[in-house]
Amino acid sequence: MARPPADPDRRRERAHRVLDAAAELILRWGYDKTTIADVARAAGVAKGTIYLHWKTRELLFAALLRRERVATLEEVRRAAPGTLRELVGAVAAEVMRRPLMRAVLLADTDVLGKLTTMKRERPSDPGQAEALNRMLGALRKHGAIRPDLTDAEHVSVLTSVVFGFLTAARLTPEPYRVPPERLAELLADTAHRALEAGREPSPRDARAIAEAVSAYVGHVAGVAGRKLESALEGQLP
Amino acid sequence: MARPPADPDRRRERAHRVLDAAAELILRWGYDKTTIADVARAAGVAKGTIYLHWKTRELLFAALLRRERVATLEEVRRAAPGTLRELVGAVAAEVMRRPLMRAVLLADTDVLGKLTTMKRERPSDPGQAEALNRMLGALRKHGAIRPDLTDAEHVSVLTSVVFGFLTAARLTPEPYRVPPERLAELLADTAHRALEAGREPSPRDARAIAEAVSAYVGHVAGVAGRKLESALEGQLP
DNA sequence: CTTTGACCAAATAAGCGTATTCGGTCAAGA
DNA sequence: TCTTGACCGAATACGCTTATTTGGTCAAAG
Repeated sequence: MARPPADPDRRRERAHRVLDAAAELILRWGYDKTTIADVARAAGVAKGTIYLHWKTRELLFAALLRRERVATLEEVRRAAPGTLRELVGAVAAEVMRRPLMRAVLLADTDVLGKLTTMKRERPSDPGQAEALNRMLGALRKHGAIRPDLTDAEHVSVLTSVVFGFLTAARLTPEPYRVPPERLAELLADTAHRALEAGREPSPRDARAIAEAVSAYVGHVAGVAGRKLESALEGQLP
Repeated sequence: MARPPADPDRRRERAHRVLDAAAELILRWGYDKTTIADVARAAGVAKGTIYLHWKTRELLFAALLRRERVATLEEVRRAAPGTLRELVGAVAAEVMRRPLMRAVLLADTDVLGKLTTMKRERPSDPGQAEALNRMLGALRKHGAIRPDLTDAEHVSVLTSVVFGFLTAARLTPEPYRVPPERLAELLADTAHRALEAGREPSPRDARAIAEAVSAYVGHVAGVAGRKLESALEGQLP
């Protein structure tokens, strides 16, 4: 829209305040029952103000989800994972303490309501897949992951395991329940044992591996961050 | 009900024919939209005849699900798994080719409709948990599973992984898809690496382990089989 | 004795007009 | 220039009546 700014900083702060309100409301009532008026009231602005940031309700929530994604990825980046295990562990720990991120990953219709389908319809960025393949290639080359599995198999196992641990947290019968932090460790450990090669890599390989993981996280976080910037200005992708 | 039999064998055969029809219809239309009249027509009997077997619609479908469970477990028993890995592999392979069993395990509301909640409400037999604990205890004692994990952690990891692989089959992005049989292998392999101890057990231990696994499967299949018998006669548990 | 299908009450769906809510706009005011 | 909230049309929710379907029964037929 190229809305003429107030003070850019204050404008940005206000956008975040609105998103904070939206985040709380969507978790409490779900997308379908969260109205713009509600969000405006909770954020302490007028309804019209929200439309100065985003042209539609949908764009507002798109920005919210992108922000959540970026926050998650930034935390992961901060953890500076240097192996697949550490990467999975960092992602798991972060996602488990972020109900909104979890809702998105699990396509929780209670929270996402009609957004659920839209999200799924949107084809994931081919660049993301490419970055993933690049990391897998590097990990394979430097002996970090099992050579007897194809890329498709690695991805299948990884998504299955991650998805399973995230869902099963609420699904496991009572007496066997395990606290989320411990679950994150177990998830990382499972991914490690299922996918990583047994042998210790040489220091040289270890450095290359850490580099590949870091580059992957950096790339994904970078793309997400850039998308967030436009989303905060009301634009779509 | 203690319904006086026709010829018991023919009676039993007819019950199975009705369940066959019900199985096909519930998968095609879901529980909510599958009527007794439909089932009767598809099975080639009159509606009243169905009520000679089961007092209510719910009992009919309870019998159907029990039968599916028994069929699955019998196949697993036939595979004669002697390790945790083989057990998981057999279960996975069998469940993956049984859409109804999968729907039950995943609580698929499209298929199970209003049955979904009922199933979940029903507290699982404490005997089942006890049998599972018994097997875990034996596996632990004979060094088959990792001693650094608690029972709760073993169960959490196992359910997470199984659940994840079963769901993620339909969830993994297109280019990475892997055929179900291969997925079952990968699932077994993942459970193996995540939960089983690294060292080869002694022949003596291996025998005890196989015995524990076999006893577990035998117990579960046995209980399920007995429940099926009464379910086929229209009784509840 | 066994099986059937017409039959009934209860639940569910369909129709429909009304009331309310909500996303989005914009003239007025700060 | 930026913010607001009254305002509008569209969509959704609601209430209510009617029509259809469906689980379950049972007298009659086989």
